[in-house]
Amino acid sequence: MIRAQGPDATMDDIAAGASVTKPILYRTIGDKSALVSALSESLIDQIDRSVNTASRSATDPLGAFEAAIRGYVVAVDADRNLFLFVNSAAPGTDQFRRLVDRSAASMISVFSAARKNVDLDPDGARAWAWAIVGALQVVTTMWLRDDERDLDALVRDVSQLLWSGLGPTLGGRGGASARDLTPGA
Amino acid sequence: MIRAQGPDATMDDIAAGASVTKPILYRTIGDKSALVSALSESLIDQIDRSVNTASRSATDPLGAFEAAIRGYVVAVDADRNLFLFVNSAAPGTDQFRRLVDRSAASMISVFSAARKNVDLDPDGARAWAWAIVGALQVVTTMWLRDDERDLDALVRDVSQLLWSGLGPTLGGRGGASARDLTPGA
DNA sequence: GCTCGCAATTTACTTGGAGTAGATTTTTTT
DNA sequence: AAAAAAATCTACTCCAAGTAAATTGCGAGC
Repeated sequence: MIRAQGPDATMDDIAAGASVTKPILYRTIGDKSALVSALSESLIDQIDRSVNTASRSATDPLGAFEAAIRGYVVAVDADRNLFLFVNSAAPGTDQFRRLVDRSAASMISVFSAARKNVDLDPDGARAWAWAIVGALQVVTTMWLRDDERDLDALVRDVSQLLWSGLGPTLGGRGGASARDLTPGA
Repeated sequence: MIRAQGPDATMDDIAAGASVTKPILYRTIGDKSALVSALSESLIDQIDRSVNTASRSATDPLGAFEAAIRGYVVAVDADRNLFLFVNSAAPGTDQFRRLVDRSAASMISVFSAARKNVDLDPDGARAWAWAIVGALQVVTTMWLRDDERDLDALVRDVSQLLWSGLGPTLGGRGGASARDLTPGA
């Protein structure tokens, strides 16, 4: 029902869509944040599957990474209303924190292990995972609203940023300096 | 008033805080989203100043970049209630889009120019800026809630990710493969 | 110096969505 | 077949955003 109705679906709508009255809906699922929580798990599973399937076919690490990013975007795009509904929590709320934690969980273990291999503090994996969750969330949200720029270009650009960083572009002699960076809120 | 009361400040609270009644508040500022919009501009200015001041003292590009990231986090930390209030828009709303656009604006021109210098399509600058806005927003939000882990570690980790990317860590032989990545929503 | 009319302000309302209590129906048990 | 127990539905409360209508205060005319 949410898939049809979009992120503005109200609890009455959802109850009606399920041919059920509100108290029953509430007895079944708890409250709205529990519903969002449950749906976010399901969406994350879906994304995981898409990501894993996509990256499995690649041969080199970078290719796999790019495929993973593409898998994420494709999965979200295929279920955009669910994505928007699940992302209806504002940053700063508990619900947001839980969502980010859940999304980051599997990345954290990967990064943690990888960082150990190159003698980096494994604790930094949390920040990395958060950053990537945020980057993907915002990029995808903005892209969805801009209604369908080129998906391939998006995937390429984001992959490049996350894989190689800004250094190769900004660090080069003669280029713009990082001092001009003015990231906002 | 918002600074004291936090992101849950209601319009009644704000009006009361300003020793004014609600209709006056509304006649003055329009509506809540206009208030958020105005405050976001002011916060972004504040962050810009902090970022620029910080990065100006660095000598090499990477140092400047790290200083910029630190400037961002420090500015947000110094005004965390305003940050949370301004970030009370859920992803997917128009308000969120405007905020991201505003935050990304100054980065886009820098990246666009830098990308031209290294023969990359300048259009990709938008995606890069979005990604960085998202990464910083989420990282900082999560960090604020976790109440004061080590700021230096956070800045180091995030800078490294955005500057050098995951490649050096994940790409190395014997390390974990990107195929294990399962980013969530 | 008083009153009438206009402008600013304030109180008290409407709206809309989340969540729930109490009336009602249905089912089960004796 | 009747009464009790369980499920369901109607109709409510609550809270925050936003607004309309009542009120107060203030300046111009007599």
